[in-house]
Formats: sequence, structure tokens, C-alpha cells
Amino acid sequence: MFSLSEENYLKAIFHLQRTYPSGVSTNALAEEMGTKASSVTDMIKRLSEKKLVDYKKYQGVKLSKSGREAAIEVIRKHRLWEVFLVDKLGFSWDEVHEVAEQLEHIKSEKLISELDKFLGFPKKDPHGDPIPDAKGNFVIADKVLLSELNIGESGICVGVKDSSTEFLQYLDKNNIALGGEIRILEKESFDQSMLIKMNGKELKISNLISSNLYIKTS
Amino acid sequence: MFSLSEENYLKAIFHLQRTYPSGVSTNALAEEMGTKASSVTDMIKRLSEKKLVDYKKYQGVKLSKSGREAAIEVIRKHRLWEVFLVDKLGFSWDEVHEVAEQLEHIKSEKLISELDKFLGFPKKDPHGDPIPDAKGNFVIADKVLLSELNIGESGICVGVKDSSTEFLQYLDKNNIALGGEIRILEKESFDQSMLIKMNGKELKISNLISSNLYIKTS
DNA sequence: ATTAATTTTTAGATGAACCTAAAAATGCTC
DNA sequence: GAGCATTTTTAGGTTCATCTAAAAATTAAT
Repeated sequence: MFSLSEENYLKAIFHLQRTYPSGVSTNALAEEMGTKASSVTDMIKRLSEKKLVDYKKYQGVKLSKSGREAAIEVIRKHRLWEVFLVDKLGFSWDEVHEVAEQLEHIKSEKLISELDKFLGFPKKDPHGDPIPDAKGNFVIADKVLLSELNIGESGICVGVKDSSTEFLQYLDKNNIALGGEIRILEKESFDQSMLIKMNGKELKISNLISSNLYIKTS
Repeated sequence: MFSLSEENYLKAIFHLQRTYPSGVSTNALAEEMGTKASSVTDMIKRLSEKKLVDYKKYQGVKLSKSGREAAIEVIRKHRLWEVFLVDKLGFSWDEVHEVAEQLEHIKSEKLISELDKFLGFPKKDPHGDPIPDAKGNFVIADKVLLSELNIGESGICVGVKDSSTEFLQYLDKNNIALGGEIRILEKESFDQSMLIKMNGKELKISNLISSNLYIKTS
């Protein structure tokens, strides 16, 4: 069994590996965890002794097989709890993160399998992220950032990259919700801001917004 | 906010205060917490500095007002989660304790108030113990131990004192469930074992059993 | 009321997870 | 490829919650 802190590191490494597939640097991890680089080195050594990560000094870390499995298990729990909070307890999608950060560390296989069943085996969390199944399998959706689309292209809004309270509340305020269709009407080459059409309404959004929204085109 | 360990100590002191109203001894606490007396002294000092307990050296501890409030809040969370596990996820009453021990430490007011609502504001947990409301009020039920009743007396089984897996499974096996009526047919003065009638069936039970079952005699 | 037994507290250590400050390794620039 | 900047690691220290062993206080027994 892993400590709370170990689980948080594994999760952070997992997420950062998408951006840095060749190895996650100590500094990147320190930034993500909100700690100092020296603390990260300490923890990496412990994780390495437990064979949860592959680590060579000055070379960054990668998750080992068992490390990745552990990380995915934590992510599964996090996302299932998010669905519970939204679907059953009436939380809004910008309120769930903090609480799910705590709930994801509860240790009980039965709890998670029963929760999964109770929720109807959901495939996605409230932010559109896929929920791994009990075996750790999940589909990496074929989605692109809205900022990568060009004028005239369109697709369905399927997820967010940034899931901070502020961003999610901005989306709510502007009636941007997952599942809605978005079409790009204009794109300003100077600052990448764009005019989009969603649910019949036109809306001007900045690059910061479009580079945090995932779109499925097909 | 309190640490996990602090919360567990507060809860333990709360429970032991029923047995030792004049003050909980260091050794009793050590026993309950599964630690050494010296560790208890350490923690008591910390709790005392935070004004959560009243403590004078060699005199045992009592909860202060704020300590009692904190303990009741943890107990409220524990019992609400137990109801969730049994009513919503299909756990049996002997499986919930361990998981509730973890869930009781999740920090989120909204989570608990919404969970309470979702469960229909239950008044009792699966073992018959009262659930404090959001203000910390709860009724101490007018119940007695089955072992205190005499031949011919009867009442409704409303709770258990021991909520270990083993005891609860014994009850299940013998069809003793909360809400059922129990009448004492015979009582052996030598070993206090008794013959009871429950749901039309007669059953012989030892003193260990009867001294862990709460009965309400209206 | 002394002594003996028990309980409680103190003193000093440990391990986990963090910190600061300094040293070492890497990599970037010219 | 030598020198400088950055990154990473080491060394040593802190806090929390625990421990063991020893000292002190309380309680019990003769």
C-alpha cells in the first residue's frame, strides 16, 4: 500500500509524462506538487527503491509498470468520486476537484467497485476525462484543442484541459458546456482569439480559452 | 483544521468518556488507540495546547467544548458514511467500519450536508447508533443492555455495543436484526446465559452476546 | 506510613515528508 | 571546449506521530 504522498507523486508523474514522454524533470515535478526540488529528489529515491519509477540521477523519472498501474488506480478513484459528487450530490463541475483529491486516497477495493456500479459504470468524468475501468484500461479520446482548429471547422466540445474553478465558472457563465457543438467563424492571426458559434450564439474567445478546450472533430 | 491523528484521539476520548466520565486515563486511551502511553501523553499535550481537552498531569483528560464539537463532527461523518455504504452501495453492516474510519476524515462541509440530504437525513446508523445533526445535536437513546433484562421482559432490539465483524456476523447467522422484538424466556443464574424468543424462534445466547445488544423497552 | 506496584511522564530516537543552503552535475554560449 | 547559468543532488535541520527506556508521581498493600 502507498502513502498519500506517494500516491500524489505517482499521479503527478503520470500526468506530466504526457507532456514529457522522455522523462519528467525534478523541477517540473516540484512545480506540479508545490514543493521544492530537493523534496522531490527525496521522494523519487523512495519511489525508485519501491520500483514504482525508473530513475537515473539527473535524468528525470518515468513510471514503471507497477507505478503506472498505481497512478491509474488513483485517477480512476478520483474521477469516479467526481461523478458521484456531480451526479448524486449535486455539486457543480467546478466544485469537485478539492474533495475528489481527498476521496481518491480511500483504500477499499469493494468501495470503488460498488461505487462504479452505483454510478452505472461511467466512462467519463464531469470534465470529459476518461475513467479507467477496474483493469486500468481506458481510451485516450481522439480530441484536439479548440485552438488547433481553423476557420470553418467545427466539432463537439468534449473536455477541458484546465479544470480550475475559475476556468470552469467562465465556461458556465458563457454557456459553454460539454457536448455542445462549436464552429469557428473567425480567427485573429495576431492574438489567436476567435469568434465561435455555439448553440446558435456567437462568442468571442481568447487564445487562453481556446487552448484549454478539447474538441472532437469527425 | 485537525490532523487525522488528532481527530482519532478526540473521537476515542469522546467514546471513553461515557465509561470514564471523571476523566479518561492515559492507559485507557493508549489501549483504545493501539499505541503506547508515552505517545498518548505527547498527543494529549498537543491537544491541550490547542484547547481541545482539559488536562492536568496525572489526572486524565476530558474534552473541552470545542474538542467535543470536533469529536461529534467526526462521529457524524463516520455514521453518515456507514449509512451510505449500506443503503446505497449494498455493504453489509459488518463491512462498513474500516472504510468509514477513512471516510470520516474527509474535509468538506458541503460534502457532508449534501450526503446527509442524499441519504434522507437518517437518524441512526446501521448499528443503531444515533447520527448527530449538522449542529451536533443527537438523542442518547433510552436503551438498556439485553443482559440487564429479567425473565418475562421484552423489548425491541435497537443497537449493538460491540460492532466487530465477528459479532455482527454472529447476529446475522442467528437472524438477530435491529428492529426485531426479543422476549426473555429463561435466564441461567450461573453463567447469565438466556433463552430468548425472537421472530417466533427460540434461541439460547450467552452473556457475552446479551451484554452487547441494546434493547428498547418502551 | 513505608514500601511496593502501577501509572504517567520525560528524555532521547526513529521515519516520513518537508525545508534551506551549499555542492555537484549538466547543458548552453561564444 | 572553457566558462557561466541552470538544474539536480547532497547535507543537515524541522515537525508530526510514533517508539523504548528510564524517571517521577500516584495508588495500593502490608
